[in-house]
Amino acid sequence: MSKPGFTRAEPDARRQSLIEATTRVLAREGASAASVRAIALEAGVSPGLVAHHFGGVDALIAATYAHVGEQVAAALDTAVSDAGTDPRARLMAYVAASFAPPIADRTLLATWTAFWGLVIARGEIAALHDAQYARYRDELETLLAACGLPPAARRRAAIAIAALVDGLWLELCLSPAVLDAREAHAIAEAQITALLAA
Amino acid sequence: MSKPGFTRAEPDARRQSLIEATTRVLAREGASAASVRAIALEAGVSPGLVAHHFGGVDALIAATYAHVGEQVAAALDTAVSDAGTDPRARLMAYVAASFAPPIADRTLLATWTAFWGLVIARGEIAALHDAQYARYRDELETLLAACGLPPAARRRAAIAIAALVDGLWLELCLSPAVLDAREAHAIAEAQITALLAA
DNA sequence: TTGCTTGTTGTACGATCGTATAATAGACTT
DNA sequence: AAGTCTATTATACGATCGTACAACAAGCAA
Repeated sequence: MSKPGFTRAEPDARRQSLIEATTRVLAREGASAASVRAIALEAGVSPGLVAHHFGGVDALIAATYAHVGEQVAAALDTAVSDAGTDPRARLMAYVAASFAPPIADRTLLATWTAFWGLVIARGEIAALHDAQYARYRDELETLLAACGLPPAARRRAAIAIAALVDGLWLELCLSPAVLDAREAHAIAEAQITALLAA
Repeated sequence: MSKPGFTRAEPDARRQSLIEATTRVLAREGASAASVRAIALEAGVSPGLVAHHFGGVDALIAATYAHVGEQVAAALDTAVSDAGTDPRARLMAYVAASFAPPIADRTLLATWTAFWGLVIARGEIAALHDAQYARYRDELETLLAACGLPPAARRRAAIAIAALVDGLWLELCLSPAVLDAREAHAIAEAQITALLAA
């Protein structure tokens, strides 16, 4: 019996491992340091594996963005489910989760800024962002509909809430010393309450 | 009389030229392509000039961020001045300018995402962002005070408006096909009107 | 056990990166 | 007109980049 020099993994498992390594590198050293070699070293594999499984760095970052987006959506969905049946409580739980772990995290911001850079530089990547943004709005519109908002007002209300939450989340991640999670959450809650009352 | 091989410029003028070249490179090819050589080529000078005037790429990008921030602040101030004396009109002019040229521009987003990446990776750069954010909030708080908002409510209102406008501006730049400037402006105006009425 | 599939490694290649350095030459002073 | 200052160029260096490619070996089938 000899110790294997490396373990052979299922393609999906290995891809997942590389995606997670990418999030760690992005969070620790930023987008400019997210090279094939740095990611492979972080994942404990050979640099060649990135090309083998993803074909290139851009595709890996895009996959990382998609994966992190899935995690965020899942965390938000869980928060809504745990909130019970009251429509207003469900909406507020959705918003509250945006300012709590694991979403209020600089790690996520690193992934997002890296991806926004790609959206600007490579037009074909913009479709990924559009899809995530559409999902985000749909989720909010559904919650708003349950709160009794008329159909004609839902789109703009969803965009407004998404923008408010994203803007607060951005500043929360960039300078937590100026704006902490508690205050950001309170501001969002007050604004949304006012929006629903109108 | 012989044609000069190059023109000798005042340090400030040359720095300005390099900063403007940086914004063009960032807008056209993204943060990952903003190298010393690409910027120098865009500015029509030798690569060595970047080190001579800025010491490094990070400092040049930071200077670019500061300069673009100044331009944005100046454009907003001009809009407010042109709006006359009515406090409400001045606040709305401030917001409207955020969704009009030259602020609603992918070029700016490219600069911002590049800088956000630096904020995460290099802690010492975060101070620059904090300063710009503080100036942004101060400006808004002054406008809100003129609208009669009591001191205790100004900070949170300023943060809320800044977050809303930034979030809308972000989506406007990332996917203008989904959210155009007119709708973003209308959403912001409606939300702020509701906020002031409360 | 033998053979096959393919995930994985290690290396090599050319390109590009950031920075340092000495030489050059504008522009101004005297 | 001569001299000085320094912005600017051109080049060179080592490091790192993304990708390609052939060899290797882990795991499964027979």
